[in-house]
Amino acid sequence: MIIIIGVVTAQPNAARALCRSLVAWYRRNRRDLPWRRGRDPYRVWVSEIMLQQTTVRAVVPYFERFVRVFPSLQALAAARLDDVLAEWSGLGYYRRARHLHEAARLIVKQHRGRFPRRLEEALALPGIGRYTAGAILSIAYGQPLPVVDGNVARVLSRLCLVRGPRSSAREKKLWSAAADLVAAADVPGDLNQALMELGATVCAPFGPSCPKCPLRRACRARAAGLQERVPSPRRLTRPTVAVRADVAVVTRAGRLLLRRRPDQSLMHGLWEFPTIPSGGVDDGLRVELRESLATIRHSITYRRLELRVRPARLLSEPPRDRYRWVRPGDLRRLPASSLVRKIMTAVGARTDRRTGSWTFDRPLRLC
DNA sequence: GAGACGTGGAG
DNA sequence: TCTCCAAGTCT
Repeated sequence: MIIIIGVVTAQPNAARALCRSLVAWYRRNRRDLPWRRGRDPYRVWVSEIMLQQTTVRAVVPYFERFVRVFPSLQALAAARLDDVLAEWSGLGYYRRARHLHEAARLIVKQHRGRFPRRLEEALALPGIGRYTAGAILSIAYGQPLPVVDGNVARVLSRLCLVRGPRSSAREKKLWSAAADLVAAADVPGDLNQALMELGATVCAPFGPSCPKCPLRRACRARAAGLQERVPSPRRLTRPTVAVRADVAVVTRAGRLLLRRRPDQSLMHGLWEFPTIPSGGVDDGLRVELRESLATIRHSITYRRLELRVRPARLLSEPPRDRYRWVRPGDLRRLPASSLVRKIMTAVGARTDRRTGSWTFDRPLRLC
């Protein structure tokens, strides 16, 4: 039994032993993920940004496509923002893609195209906070910097029995514990990944598999029988709001009419099918009405967004700066939210899983 | 420090 | 159906 005091341990040898068993477990049990092949800082960086608040399962295909289209930091910096957003389409939190692109250009300008090694320089880049900086610098460069994400927070809360609701004091303890551990590791990047992997696969939020855990003998929560109750659940999320929107699918010569979302709106700059107010005109999509759009607000899941897709015809030509006609096959080259994919599916289009390109089995004749 | 920011899957 | 979440950052 290792005595855990305060943060991790007052005994450096015990901390080293803990690290060794954890990393050994990691090397035996880690999942084979595309960003774990090699330590290219660029690939580590892209993966860390994509994985923010996003499941591994969702990220894998996006990561593979993204690094195929933008194989290097230089390629990313040279790309147009719209092309970067297009590869991000459907992943959500599009600000991440904007930040990633902006940071790539800054790195080319200020760091000769190499991801910076100094913590302060990494933190100065847009989209990179304390967690992401620590992850990249430890995994790619082997620096002994701590990381605390949702997984690590859960593991350390249990290991060190850090109780209570989210607070700055609790955060401080967790970061301190993570720092103690990574300082005792032979390979900091592996230790950090081991903590995350453990949280993702063994030290689960509900029903942790304690018998499989390499830290089970040191875990204070388990010793106290509190592993199910630590950490305390986060506060209730905001209730969702049901929104109804009618979507106009306008076609001409086999092309679809898309509209670019305005600045300062959710998902600004992304392309979508025009929406029209529920109960709006039935005789076609009037250009005069296009400003009166249903707003898709955050915390509304699309399951609760009732979509009524209907054919519409244009009574006048829409302005070119914000509308365009797109061939279904070219849709994937435009930045669009997941809503576009849902609507395409609703009108009978199919997507090639690998290329992301859309086709219609039958000619598209909606109006 | 609370709230904004997307999405799809699990239970 | 509904709630909660999954490798956070920025304001």
